[in-house]
Order: sequence, then structure tokens, then C-alpha cells
Amino acid sequence: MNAGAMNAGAMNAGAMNRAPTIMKLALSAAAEDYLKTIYKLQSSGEPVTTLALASRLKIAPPSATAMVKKLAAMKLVSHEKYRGVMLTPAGEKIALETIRHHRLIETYLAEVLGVAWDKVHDEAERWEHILSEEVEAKIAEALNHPTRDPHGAPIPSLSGEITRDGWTPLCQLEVGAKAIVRRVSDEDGETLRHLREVGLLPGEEIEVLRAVAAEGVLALRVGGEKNGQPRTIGLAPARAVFVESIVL
Amino acid sequence: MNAGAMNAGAMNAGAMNRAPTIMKLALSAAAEDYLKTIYKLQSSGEPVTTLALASRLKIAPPSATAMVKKLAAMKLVSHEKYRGVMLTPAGEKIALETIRHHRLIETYLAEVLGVAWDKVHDEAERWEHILSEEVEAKIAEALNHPTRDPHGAPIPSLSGEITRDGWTPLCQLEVGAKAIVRRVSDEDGETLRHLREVGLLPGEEIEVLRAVAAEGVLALRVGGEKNGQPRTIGLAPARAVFVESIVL
DNA sequence: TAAAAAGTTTAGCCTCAACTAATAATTATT
DNA sequence: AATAATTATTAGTTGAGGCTAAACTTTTTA
Repeated sequence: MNAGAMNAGAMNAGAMNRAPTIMKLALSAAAEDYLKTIYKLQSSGEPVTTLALASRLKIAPPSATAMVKKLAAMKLVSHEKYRGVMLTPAGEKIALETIRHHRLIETYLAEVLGVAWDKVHDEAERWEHILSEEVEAKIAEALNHPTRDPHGAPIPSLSGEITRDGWTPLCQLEVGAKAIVRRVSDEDGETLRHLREVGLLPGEEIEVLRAVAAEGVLALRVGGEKNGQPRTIGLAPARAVFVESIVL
Repeated sequence: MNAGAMNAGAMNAGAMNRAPTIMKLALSAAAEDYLKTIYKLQSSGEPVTTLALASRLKIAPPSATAMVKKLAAMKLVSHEKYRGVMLTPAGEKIALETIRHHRLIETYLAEVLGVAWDKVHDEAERWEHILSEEVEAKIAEALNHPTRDPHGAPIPSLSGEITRDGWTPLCQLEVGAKAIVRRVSDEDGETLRHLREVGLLPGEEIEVLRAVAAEGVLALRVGGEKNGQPRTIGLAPARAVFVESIVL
């Protein structure tokens, strides 16, 4: 047999690729999704358990275990059995690249192509895995190197730095507190549509009028000084909103 | 059997999907690639054999046989054993949609994002499979509904119509013939870079000065009236160029 | 602290889309 | 027309990345 074609998987090794560019380990879309999800769990302080991964990625727990093992073999995560997962520096780098892709694409779709706020996430979820470095650069340039996506999330820099915002979940505000909406979670289109309807967009000023823990409901004034009408939202959407408190 | 529209494989019985929109059978990227390749072979008059498919797609022949069987089961192609393949109307529709995606993306990348002529093909090859109808529409609109991609290939309309150009491969021109370059094949970046260097871009006027069949070489004047210098190109690149003869 | 519950992993299977080796059909050549 | 050469198909594997059922840890609770 004449070596010729050589299957794509076996291609990595040292063969080919004469170019001086550093060989970029082409990870599967699935692997990138795991790394991204691990990063998000990790940076929101939640423990990165098999169950958390499985539920975020909508897969069965054993599937998560299997992938975690593969990622560990690739030295992208460290994994102690029955304990949990942590990204290695290499894994974090890839997670941040994937998140950068995602948020740049969201921004581009929303600002340049005019795709609706609540739809850009699902699009970006697919695009992030096929974006080349070159097109990434063109997109970043076209947007003038943005640092926030349309939902207020920070876009990691090309070198992998990311702003760590210390913002408060809206659901944790005390009655009477005033704050400015800084970020909303982009994951669920349904929630996003609801938040836009209520007016909870990044930049908006709000005041907590009443919090009825028992009812799991929050009454707010949305929009600055008096003119905003009071609105009531549930706890679930309130958890998707992050605010910066206004200190008086 | 109750007609193809709502096949969608595992799309569980009647559950979900209340919307009145026609369910769009989500085909794998691989299947789309096969349909596209079958379409191209078919419309260039070549017989659509297992070997031709395998060689175009850079896979082994048995893999092609296997996928052809699947596509036949989905009624996207008709297949007579040992004979060859033909697209059904449904298969052709999907092929044309995929080609539309590909060419729109190429055009967008080149014209809006400034990606190089010889690189847009490989990008589009990946993007075409994940483009949603909505973003497709936005892109088409941003480009003002183009009918040609940057290489001169016709872009199928949304409804699946495509211009059939009767252009001549450059390699078939007689000595002394004058013509205008109308289209170059986009498949191979290497070839494209070469053609650009020689000046064989859509719109350019050429004249065949000498054709040495034995040498497999063509001498041309590129660029209108006298001022173009003579250039020599091989037969392989000449096959990738299609021209419109100037009738005197 | 022992039993129950919750969470994690192993074992074994499935589908997809590739692959190689071997077989079968068609076409070309003496 | 018989044989050789092409080309196509079948048979059996492989690797990703899912799945369920069952076994095993860890944590909680009675």
C-alpha cells in the first residue's frame, strides 16, 4: 500500500506541515464545547462535576466521564476520579480561544449583519468551531477590536486575557438597591426575549422595589429616575442578569 | 409511504415542532458534500461514478458506495448498482442550496471581510454547512443579492435556479482565438494564486498565441490590445479557466 | 454509624463516516 | 470469446461521541 492518502487522524504526528507556524492541535467541536463549559463553571465558582458538565451540555453523565478522560489524556484538564475536573493552562487557553470566537461572532452577527439579540448565541455556538485565525482577525478588525459582546460579556484578547467582572446577580440585590445592568446571560433565547421586553438591557438603570422570596419574584423599576414603570420578574430570569450596584 | 417532506429521521413522531414551517431535514455535512459533488460532476457532463466521487472527495471508493446507498435510501439520489448515480429533484435542491451557501460565503468573505481570493474556498467549504437560512438571507442582502461569486461562478437563487453558462475551457481554444475570461475554478488555492499572477482573472481579455499539444503548454497574450505581454501556462491550470470566445 | 441517597464510573451498545481486504461485475484487450 | 484490467460492492474494522444499565464511591441522613 502506498502511504499516500494517510488518514486524517494519523496525520498529526510530526509528518507534513513544513511551515514554521506552530502546529495547532485541531480539537473536535465536542472537545471545545467541554473545555468552554468547564471554564465557565470554574470561573463562576461552581464545582466542575460530571453532573454539572452533563447537564450544561445536555448529555448523559457517562458521556461526560468519557470525554473528561480523553481531555485528561491530552493534558487539557486534570481529573481526579470521583472528585472533579480542572483546566490545565493549555486547556484554559483553548477554552478562552473558543469563548473569544463565540463572542466575536455574536458581536459581528448582531452589529454588522443585524441578527437579532436572542438568536446570535445559537448561531455562534456552531460558528465558533470553524472560525479560522485569519477570519477571526478580519472580524475583530471590522469591529474595531471590541471588548464586550452584545450581552455585556467580556471578549478575551487574542493572547488569552479576559476581564473578570465582579458583578452581582440581580437576584441578590436588597430591596431599595439601585444598580445598572451590565450583563445578561446569552444562553437561553427565550429568557433573552423576556428580558428585552422588560427592558433589562446592559446600560439600563434599575431599582429593586420589592423582593418576595417566598413567591420567587422581584419587583423593579426599570429605566432611570421615576419615569420607568415598575415591572415584576421571576427569579429564574433575575439570575441571568448581572448588575453593578450604584453606591450612593 | 407518506411522502418525503417530514422524514427528518429521528424527529420523534408528532412530538414537538408545533410551528407550521416545513421541517427541514438536517443533513450531515458529509451528505451535503456528496450531493454537491454529484451535482458538479453531473452538470459538467462527467459520468457520476463511485471512483469519480471518491477521488473528488478524497475518500476511498467503498466509503462512496456506502454513502450513495444512504442517500438513495433518503431518495436524494437514484442509484443503479455498478452503473452510477443521479440526483433526484430533492437531492438537486439540497445540492443547489449548499452551492448557494458556498458561493455566497465566498463572495462575502472576499468582498466584505477582505479575505484573499485563493483562501475563500477552503473557508466556505466549512461554513456552508452551518449557515442558517436567516444568516444566509442577511448575507445575501448585505451583498445586494449577487449572482456571481468572486471566481465567476453563478450563485443559485434562493428558489434553486442557476444560470447554466456555456463557456469554453481555455485549454480547448484554437490558436489565434480571442476570448474573455469568465470563470476560474476555485477548488485549488495553489492554482488560483498562479492564475492571479499570470493575470487570468474574470473579465480579462486573452488571445491564444501558440498551443503546443505535445508540451502541454499554452502561450497567451493576457490583457487587451497589444499591451499585454505573452505568458505561458500549463494545461492543468488552463483546464481551470473558462472563457467566452469573442466572435469577430 | 449504618443505611439511604446522590453522584461517578465501568461495561457494553449504537450510529456515523471513514478505512482495508476480498469479491463481484463490467469493460477492454488480445 | 476468453482473459485481463477496471471499477464497484460486500464484509469486517476503527474511532468519535453519544446512549443505558449496572457497579462503585462519596455524601447525607436517620
